[in-house]
Amino acid sequence: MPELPEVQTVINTLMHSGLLCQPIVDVKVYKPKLLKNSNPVNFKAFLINERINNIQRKGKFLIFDLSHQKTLLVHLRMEGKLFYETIDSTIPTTHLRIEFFFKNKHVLRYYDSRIFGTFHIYTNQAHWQDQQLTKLGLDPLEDGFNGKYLATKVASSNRAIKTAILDQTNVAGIGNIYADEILFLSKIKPTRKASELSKQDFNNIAKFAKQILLKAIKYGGTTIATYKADANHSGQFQAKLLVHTKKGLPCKYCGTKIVKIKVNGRGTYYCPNCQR
DNA sequence: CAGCGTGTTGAGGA
DNA sequence: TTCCTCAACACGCT
Repeated sequence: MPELPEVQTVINTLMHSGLLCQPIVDVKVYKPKLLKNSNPVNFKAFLINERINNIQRKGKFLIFDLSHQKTLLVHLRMEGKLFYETIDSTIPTTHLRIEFFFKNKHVLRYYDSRIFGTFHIYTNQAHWQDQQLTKLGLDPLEDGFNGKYLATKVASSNRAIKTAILDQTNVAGIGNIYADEILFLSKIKPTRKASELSKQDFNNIAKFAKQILLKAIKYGGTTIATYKADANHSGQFQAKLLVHTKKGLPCKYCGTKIVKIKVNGRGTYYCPNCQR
């Protein structure tokens, strides 16, 4: 369920795993469809003997900085997962899509039941010129993300505020779960037109976006953290959700039943009393 | 069996 | 231009 906090959790986990600076000695691609600007042959040739020196994030994208000015850009989409494991660990091969083998007998495994993830490769830092990244709005944790920024992006839009903050060209990193949580804390009904919101509303959205995303990162995201131990689901943040998935349950603040509607085709939960 | 879904793109149309 | 809906991606789950 990778939104910004889950992607950051993946990065935090990998950065502390011992994978950094290990030479890649082999790559096996079981689902070539995942490779969007290469094929298994040149993808492998591109990666062999390179090292992952750093991992950055932009919105929900993972940016692997390799040696020789090369870059691997990964998007996990709905179901993508990355685990760094010992090479002889006995693991279920269901949904195993790509393996990166390292010199130290470890392997980075990519799992993706739906095969929606994307892998792009670049030389000479060319990824920064790719529209995928250039079109992204500010990420809520970046400098300059505040109510004023949000207002310049969406205050003239007649779209529902939820749709506006899910649009990655306005705000990078927010997904369906956190959009509901942010609007609940901001006391704004998800269907309100962005153009109807006040300066204070935008300030609140920006404030709570930062607050909730940081908190979710602290708790290791919603599903990633326990996956290794469990292969099941339910990360630590799952327990902290206030409205998302809470249909029919009482609002934590006023007791009114949470309702579920569709906004722009996405399941949307809100409190009809608190959120106006 | 039908419907849904944590993400995103692209087509087609108003 | 803007924004909406629908389909597609491919599969597990209810």
